Amino acid sequence: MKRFAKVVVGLPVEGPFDYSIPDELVDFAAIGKRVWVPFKTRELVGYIVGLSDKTVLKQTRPIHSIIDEEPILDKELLELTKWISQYYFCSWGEAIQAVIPGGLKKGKSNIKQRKPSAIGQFKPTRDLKPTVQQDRALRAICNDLNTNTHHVYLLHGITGSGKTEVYLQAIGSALAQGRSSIVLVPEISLTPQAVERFKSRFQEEVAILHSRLTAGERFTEWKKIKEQKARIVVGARSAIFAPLKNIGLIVVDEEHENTYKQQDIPRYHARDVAIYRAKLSKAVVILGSATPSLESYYKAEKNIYKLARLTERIKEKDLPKVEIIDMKNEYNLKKFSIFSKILEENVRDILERGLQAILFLNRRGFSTYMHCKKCGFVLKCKNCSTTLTYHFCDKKLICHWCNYKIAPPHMCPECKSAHINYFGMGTEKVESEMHRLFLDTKIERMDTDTTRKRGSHEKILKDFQKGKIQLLIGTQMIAKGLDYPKVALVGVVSADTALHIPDFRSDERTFSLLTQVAGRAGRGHVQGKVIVQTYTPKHYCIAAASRHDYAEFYKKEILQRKSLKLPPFTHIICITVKGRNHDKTSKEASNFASLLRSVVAKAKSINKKIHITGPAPAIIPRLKMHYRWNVFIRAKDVKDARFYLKQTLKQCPRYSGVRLTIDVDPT
DNA sequence: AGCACGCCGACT
DNA sequence: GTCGGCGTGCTC
Repeated sequence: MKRFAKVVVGLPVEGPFDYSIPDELVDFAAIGKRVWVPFKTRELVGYIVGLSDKTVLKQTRPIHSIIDEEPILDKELLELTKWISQYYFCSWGEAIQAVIPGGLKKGKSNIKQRKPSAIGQFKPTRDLKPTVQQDRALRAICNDLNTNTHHVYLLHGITGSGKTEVYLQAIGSALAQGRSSIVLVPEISLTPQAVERFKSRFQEEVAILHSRLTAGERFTEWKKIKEQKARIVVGARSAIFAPLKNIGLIVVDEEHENTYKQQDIPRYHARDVAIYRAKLSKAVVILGSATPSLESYYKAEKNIYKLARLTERIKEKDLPKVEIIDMKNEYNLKKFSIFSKILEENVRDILERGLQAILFLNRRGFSTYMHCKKCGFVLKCKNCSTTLTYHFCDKKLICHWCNYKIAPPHMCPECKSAHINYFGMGTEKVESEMHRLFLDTKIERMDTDTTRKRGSHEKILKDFQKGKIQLLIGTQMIAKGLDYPKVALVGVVSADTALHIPDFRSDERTFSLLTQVAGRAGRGHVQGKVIVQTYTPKHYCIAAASRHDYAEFYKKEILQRKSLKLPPFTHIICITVKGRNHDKTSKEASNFASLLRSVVAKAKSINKKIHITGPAPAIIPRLKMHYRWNVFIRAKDVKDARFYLKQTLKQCPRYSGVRLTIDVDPT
C-alpha cells in the first residue's frame, strides 16, 4: 500500500517532500497528478513525482486533496523536467511549472476553453518532388524513423533551398508510422504565412502554440494535443514541452536563433531540451539553418550530428548582390551623415521607380563603444578581444568579461588621429534623418516600441505589402520571414552596432543577421540590391556575409573560439550576484569568486581544465535599483563546471543583502 | 519565493 | 513601553 507521496512545488527549494496520503485518497494518488499540500504556513499546488510505502521522516503532514483525475505529466515529461532542473540549476518544481499551461499552475482543473482566432480554411497541398539533395536528406531521416534510431541532423540550407519541404515530408513519414512531431520556430517567425504551410499539408492534425495566445486559447490547444487529436505541434520555445505521445521527429528551425534560450527560470535552451527529449523517445532531430550556430556545426564536423546540405535555390534565382560601403571614406567628405552618398542615392532611385526599400538597424545604442572615424579602429580588451564599453559613472572603458579597465584615450592608438569618439545610434535617429531627406515618403518604423500592441505587428506588414509604406525602418524583427516582391533594396545602416556588442557571439550574430537581411531583397522579378554600411569592411564576418559564404566565416570564427577557450570548445556558466548596495554587492561577488577558485584549486589533483573569470560588472551594471556582477566558469565538460559550482554553493555562506542567479550556457 | 521569528531604533 | 525595520531560517 503506497501511503506516502513524494511531492515537489514550484518554489526555488529542493525537494521532493514526503507527505502522507489520507485513506480516502490512497486509491486516487498517482505520479504526475497535482495535489494541494500544506507547506510551512501556506497551501500550495504540488506535483506527485513518486509514491512509496515508507518514509525516513518521523512525522509527515497529509495531502489536502488531489486535483487531477488523470495525470497531467507522463513519465517522459517528468524525466525531462528532472534533467532540466539538474542541468540548469533550478528546482524540479520550477522546471515542471515551465511545462504546464499557465492556468494549471494555480491549481485550476478546468480553464474556460477558447478556440484560437485565426482558424481558416487551408487548401490542401501535396508533397512536392524532392530535389536530389532533399531526397538524400529525407532517405537518411526516414531510415532512422523506420528503425527507431535517435540521430541529430544538421540541415544546412541557404535561404530558398527548401528546408520546409524536407520538414513536411519527414513529418509525413513519422505520421505514417503513427508517430507525432514537434516543429519549433523562433517566436518572431510564427507568422500566418509560415503556419499555413503546415496547416495546408496536415490540416486538423496541427496544433499551434505561441506566446500571444490567451490562457483559454492555450489550454484548448494543450488539451487537443493531450487527447491525441493533434499529433503535430508547431510553436515557439515552450512548444518543446507539448504533451505528445510517441514522438518520432523534432524539428528546430533556425536553430541558431537565441530566442530559443529562455531568459528566466528555468533558463533552458529549447534546442538542447529538444535533443534530450528526442533521446528519451528515440526520435530524430532536424536542426535547420542557413547560418548554423558554431556549436551545432562543430558537432556536425565531429560526426556527432549528421550533416545534410541544401546548396541550390529551388527557383534558381541568384542571391542578391551585396555592396559594402566603407564609412571611413564618407567621413573624409567632411560633411557627416549617418547615410553614405551611395545609400541615399539608391533609396532615392528606388522611391522614384515606385519600388520599396527596407532599412535595417540593430538597436542597443546604450552600450557605447569607442571607435575612430578615420581608420575604423575599435577599442577592445587586450585579454579577451571583446569590445570595451564606456561607463559614464566612472568614466572608464571596461571589459564585461574580465573587468579590465582603461581611461578613454584622446588619440586613436592605431592611426594617431584625434577622430576617436563614442558611437551608438538607434532606429528613431534613422527615421528622423530619413524624414528630413525624403519629405513626402511614407516611412514606418518597426521595432519593439511600435509593435507592443496586439496586432500592430501584422498591421505594419500588411500596410507594407499593400504599398501603403514605401520605406520600412526596423530592427531584428524585419530581418526574418518577409517575402515581398517589390522590395528592391535593403540597407544596413550600420553593421558595426551588432559587431561591437560586448559579447563573444557578436561576430556570429552579425554574420547571420547580414546573411538573413541579404536574403530579403529581390524575392520577386526585380534584381535586388543590398547595401551594407560599415567602418570595418574587411572584417571576416562582413566580408564572408557579403559573399554568402558560411564556410569561410566558420573557418575563421572557430579558430578564434578555440584560442580563447570559448564555446563550442567549452561550456560557460554565468553566476550573477545582485544587490541594492554597490559596495556590498561587489565585495560579495569577489568573495564568491575566491571561494569558487579555492574549491577548484583544491580539487585540481584531478586536473580538469576549469577557467574562472571575474567578477566583472554585468553588461547593464545597474538595473531596477540592483547592482549586478558576473562570475564566469568555463569548462570543457559541463559536468565538471556543474560539479564545482555545486560544491561551492554548498559551502558558501548566505551572503547578506545579495542574491545569486545561475545561467548555464548563457546567450 | 515568502512567511515567521527575532532583535534593534524611533515614536505616541 | 510598542510599532516596524529587515536579516535569518525553514518549508515534508
